[in-house]
Amino acid sequence: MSKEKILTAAKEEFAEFGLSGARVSRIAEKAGINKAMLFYYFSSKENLYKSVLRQTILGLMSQIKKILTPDLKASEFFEKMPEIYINYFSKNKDFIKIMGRELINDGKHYKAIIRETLEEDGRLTPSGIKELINKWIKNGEIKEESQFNMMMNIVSLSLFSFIGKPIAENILDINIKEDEIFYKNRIESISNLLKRGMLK
Amino acid sequence: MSKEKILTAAKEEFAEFGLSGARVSRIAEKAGINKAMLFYYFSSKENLYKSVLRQTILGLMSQIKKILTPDLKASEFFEKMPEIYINYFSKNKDFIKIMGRELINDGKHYKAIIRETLEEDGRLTPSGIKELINKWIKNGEIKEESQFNMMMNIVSLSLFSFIGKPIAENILDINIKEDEIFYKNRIESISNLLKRGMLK
Amino acid sequence: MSKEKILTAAKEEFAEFGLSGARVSRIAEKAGINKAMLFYYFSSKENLYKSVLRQTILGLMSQIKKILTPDLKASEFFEKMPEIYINYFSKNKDFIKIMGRELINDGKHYKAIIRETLEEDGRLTPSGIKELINKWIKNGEIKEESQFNMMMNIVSLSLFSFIGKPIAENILDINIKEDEIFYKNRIESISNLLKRGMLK
Amino acid sequence: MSKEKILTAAKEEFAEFGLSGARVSRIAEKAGINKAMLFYYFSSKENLYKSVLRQTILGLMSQIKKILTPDLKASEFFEKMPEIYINYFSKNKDFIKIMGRELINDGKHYKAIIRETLEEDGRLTPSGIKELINKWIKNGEIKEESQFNMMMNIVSLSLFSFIGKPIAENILDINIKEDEIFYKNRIESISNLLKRGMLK
DNA sequence: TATGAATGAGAGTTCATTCAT
DNA sequence: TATGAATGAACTCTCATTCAT
Repeated sequence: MSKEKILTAAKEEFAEFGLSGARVSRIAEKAGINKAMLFYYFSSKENLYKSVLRQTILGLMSQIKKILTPDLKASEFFEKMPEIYINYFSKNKDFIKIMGRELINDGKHYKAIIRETLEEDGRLTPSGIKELINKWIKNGEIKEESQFNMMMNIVSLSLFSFIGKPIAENILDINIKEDEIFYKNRIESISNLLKRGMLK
Repeated sequence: MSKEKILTAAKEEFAEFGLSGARVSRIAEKAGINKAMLFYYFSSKENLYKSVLRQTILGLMSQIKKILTPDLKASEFFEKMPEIYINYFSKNKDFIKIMGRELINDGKHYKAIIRETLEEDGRLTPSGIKELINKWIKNGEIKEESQFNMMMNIVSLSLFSFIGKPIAENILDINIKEDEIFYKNRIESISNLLKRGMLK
Repeated sequence: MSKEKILTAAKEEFAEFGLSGARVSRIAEKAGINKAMLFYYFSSKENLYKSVLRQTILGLMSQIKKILTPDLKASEFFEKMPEIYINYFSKNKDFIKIMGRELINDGKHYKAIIRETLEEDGRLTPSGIKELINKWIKNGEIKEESQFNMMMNIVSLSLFSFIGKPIAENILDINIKEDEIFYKNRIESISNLLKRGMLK
Repeated sequence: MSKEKILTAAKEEFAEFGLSGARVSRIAEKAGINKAMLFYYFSSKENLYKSVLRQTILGLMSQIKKILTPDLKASEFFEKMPEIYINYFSKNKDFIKIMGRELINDGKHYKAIIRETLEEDGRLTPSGIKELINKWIKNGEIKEESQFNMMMNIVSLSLFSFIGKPIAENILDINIKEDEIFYKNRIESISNLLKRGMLK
């Protein structure tokens, strides 16, 4: 109960301010609990951060897993990946901010959590994806020959839609509203690019 | 002299730790100067951050301007943008970390600086780019019909190569070394994707 | 049952860390009980400390009483006091640490407990000792003419064997192992000193 | 200046409350400085404690060195040691409290400091003392045959005069005022005991 | 320009103690 | 008796910033 409230408040706080910018007292206040409880449950600010990050990562993974079926076709993959990512993130902005900051910090905690979680839960990674991509490459379904580059392209386009907007706006000297239509357009643009650019 | 040293040290520090994580004393130490001097020159930590960010932004802009010639063709654009971006950023990692953090913070300072700088220097934006893209669209050189989405795609793919690596690695359960070859492959993969996906 | 376990654990803890250094949670853990129980039984940390101290003092007193018989001779006294003290303390190190700390704190709690205990139990002090010493002085059995100084000498030599070792070691730049032989030698040295120095 | 004031205040505080009981804020207040200055100069409470302890130890050593001359006779030694110790400590009560607590804590910090200081300053120990005692033993000046036990006896009697008083008082059920006469008597009693007990 | 000393506000964390059950 | 959750006050320590020189 209290633990949940702390996690929720912490997610908000870490998203907005990052690990070092976050304030334990602010988290406690948001959660409506005594500051000491936070340490009672999580023993340190950093540990709380890790717990939040763990949730975030598991959320990300579960999104990816959702679309993976053994007979998935490349064309579907290029349609569904951006759609799922962008829809999910547009509703979970904290999520992407936390991940973003984490990645910029060289993913130190991210990697640690992945390691820990693997030890506990066995497979966290959607192991199927690797084989799927390899199949598509061998099948001749797609042009891109490196599974890594392919994955980078997909992920980049999806996640960066939530971060890179100000840069594109500035370059073009325009202002784009971030609404339903914006996301719909991004999804379409990305999946077109992926399909046209990587399908054979 | 001292001012330069401070800026250099600050760039490193802000890149590694972000605005709130950065330590004024560490910057002073790195710069080999007394902490008080830092305030003498920059009056506050935040102001120092803005100075660093201004340099960073100007650096980014200058990279973009480099390739813009009035008769640039779309195909060249799709080749040169990723190349210039990735080559530049691979040599200026601090750069991208600072921009990344800034963007996650909703680009608050970024926008402020753009505004200020516009007032001082007139055009900061490479105004030509807008017209170029519109020309390509009208010419029928490219498929993508939104200049904004096009720009987002390009920027996403380029910048995210430096941030998103851990995610792709984790999804595929592999480990990629970040070296010359890595960058070469990324450039190639991206420009292929852009050309195949957006050229007619 | 639980009460006993708490007292035992507390003795250890207070011996090692002192009143202010001791941690209630550590005591509870050592005792294998819930922290709240500790307050249920002892109502406060300080009160628990006093309980431990009371045990300690009673232990000390009972040691002294052991050797007191009305016809005890001074020479026996000088032999038995160091022996009993040192043997007892070597097996109850916590004991001496607690007393030592207490004495350094000007014996605040010590005195309070003595007072309280006197009120409850009547005589705590081995009242005989005073008369014995006076008898020896009058008899001409011993040289020392002040019962207080005599007692101080005995107690000092006995207790300090457990505390002052590092100082003597450092002054002489040697290292002495604290084992059976060590204690045997201390007892012998002390009782020789006392007998030679105070017997007529 | 401030550093000196902090050290003085800290000595008082550590003497009264011990390392764990001491309060940094109280030290700062006593010293009339800002709490942060304490960390500016000493970086941590523990480090401040070590600095105080170092002073204390050096003070102790210097007292011992004072009486050591190559032609010192055992009888003089037994007279001067208690005199110097007791006179010094009666004027420096903080001193003995700090040392006392430290010794009860197994001399952890004490030993560390001795080690460090030896590395820096070469000889800290009054090296002569060892040889002196051995000479007296060989000469047949004294009865006690172990230099260690001899030293223990001397140190015990001297230092414990400031700690053990409540115990002796309680055993004898008397109250002794701690004044000039008290100290004079202790010195006399101790040196008589030592001379009678250890000289041949 | 340059420095070492100083400061106040607040950071994360700990701890004895109490509450509800 | 027993527990896990909760609390408030206090603690050590840090940090951006300023002052005196």
